[in-house]
Amino acid sequence: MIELAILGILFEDDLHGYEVKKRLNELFGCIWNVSYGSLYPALKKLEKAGAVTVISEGRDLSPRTQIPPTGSLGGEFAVFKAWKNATPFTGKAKKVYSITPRGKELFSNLFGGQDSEIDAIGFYIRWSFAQYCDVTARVSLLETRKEQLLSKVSKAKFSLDKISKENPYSGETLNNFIKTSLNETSWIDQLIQKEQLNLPPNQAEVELSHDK
Amino acid sequence: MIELAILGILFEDDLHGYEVKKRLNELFGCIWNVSYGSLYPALKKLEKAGAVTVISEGRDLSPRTQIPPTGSLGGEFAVFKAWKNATPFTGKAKKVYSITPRGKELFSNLFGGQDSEIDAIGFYIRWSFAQYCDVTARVSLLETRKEQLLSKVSKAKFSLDKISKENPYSGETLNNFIKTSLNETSWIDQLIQKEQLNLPPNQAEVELSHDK
DNA sequence: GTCATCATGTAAGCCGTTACATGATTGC
DNA sequence: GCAATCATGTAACGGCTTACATGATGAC
Repeated sequence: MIELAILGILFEDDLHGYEVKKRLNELFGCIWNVSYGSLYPALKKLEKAGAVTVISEGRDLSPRTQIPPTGSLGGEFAVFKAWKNATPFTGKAKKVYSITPRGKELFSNLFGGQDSEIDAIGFYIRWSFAQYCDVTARVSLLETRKEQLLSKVSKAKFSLDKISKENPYSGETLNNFIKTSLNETSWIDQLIQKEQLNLPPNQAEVELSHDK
Repeated sequence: MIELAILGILFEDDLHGYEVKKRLNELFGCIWNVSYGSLYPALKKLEKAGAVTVISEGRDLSPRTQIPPTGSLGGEFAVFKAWKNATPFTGKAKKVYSITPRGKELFSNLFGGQDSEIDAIGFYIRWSFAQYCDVTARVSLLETRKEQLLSKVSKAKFSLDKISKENPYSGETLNNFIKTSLNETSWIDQLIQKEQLNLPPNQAEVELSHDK
C-alpha cells in the first residue's frame, strides 16, 4: 500500500522522503497516515528493487550539479560522484528520489492489485492516482471494487436475516452499512460511465451519450 | 477489538470458541473477519483476566453436571472436577465460555475506547453491541464518532484546496469521501436524537418531540 | 471405516506503529 | 548560540493472518 502511494506521489515530482510523507499526509490525511517507520524502509526497498533512484544526496548541491538542458544523466552522476568524494560525509543527508520506468511498471502492477486486497482505503489511494494508468486499468479497478461492495452488501443482508429481531442495534448498523455501500456503488457506476466515454467506440457509448 | 467483540457476543449466549467465531463472522462478515489465530489467544487472555469463565469442558457432560436450580457454583465445580479426574483427558475438548461480571465491566471500558482508536470498523462493532451499555455511553460513543468524522471532513477540505487542479482523480476521491462522511454524520445525528428520548428530561427533549 | 466438519490450539511471519537516536538547517 | 523544524534512519513491539498440527464427532 505504502509503496503504491510513494510511487504515485513520485509521478508528480521528485521528492525526498520527508516531503513524500508530508505530501501523502496532506493528500490522504483524512483517511490514512504514513509514519517514518514505514516510509523509509519502503523507500529503501523500492530503491533496491530499482523502482526509484536517488537523484541527489547531500546538503549543498551547487547549480553545477543540475542537469544541463542537453546533458546526459551519466554526466550528472559523475559530477555528483566527484562532489560526494570531495566532501567527506558524516551524517544525515537529503536524498531526493525519482521514479524509474521500472517503478512505473511496478506502480501498474500494484494498482491492479493481483491479490485483490483492495479495501476501502486501498481503493481511495488507487483512485487518487488513477490518472497515472490507462483507461482499461481504471475501469477494471472500478469493476473490482463494485463487485466487492455488492458482495459485502449481500453478506450484510444475509446477516440481517439472522439477527435483527433480538438486537436492534446490530440491525441498524447493518442497514446503514448496506445503504452506505450502495451509495458508493452508484458513485462507482457514475465513474465507470465517465471512463467509458474514453474507451474505443466498440463499447456501449451510443446509449450513454444520448442518455446524458 | 476482538476482545470487545467476544465479550459482546457472550452477552447473548454462552458459547465455545468455534461458535464465537462463527457468530462473529455471521454478524460482521461484511466488514470484518475473525481468524482462529487471534480468537483463541484472545479467549485465553480474557480467561486469565477473569472476564470469562469456562463453564463446561469436554465432549460428554452428563446431566448431573448441570447446575441444580438451587445449586451452588462451588458444588458444580466439584462435580466437574471429579468427572475430569475420572475421565483421563487426551486431546481437544469443547470449552464453553461465559461472561463474568468483571467481563461486563471490561466490556464497558473497551466500549468507551479511552484511547480513541475508534475507526469505522470499531464503531460498527461497538454500535452493534450498544444495547449492552447504558444510554450515556451510547450517546458518548456517537458524539465521539461524529467529531471524528467532522474532523476528517475538514482535513479533506483542506486537502482539496491543495490538489484539485492538477489531479482530477484525487479531487473526485476527496469529494466522495466528504459526501460519504457527511451522510454518516447525519445518520449519527438521527441516532443521537433517538437516544436522547431515553435520557432524563433535563435534556433538550421538548424541542425534539415536537420537531418530530 | 472413512470423510467432512467440528473444535482447539501454536508458530512463523508480515506489516505497521511508537519511540528512540542522530544530525542539518534556518530564523531569531 | 539556541530553539524549532527539517531530515533520515533503527529497534522494539503489537496485533493479526496464514499455515500448520492435532484430535473429536457424526453421517453414510
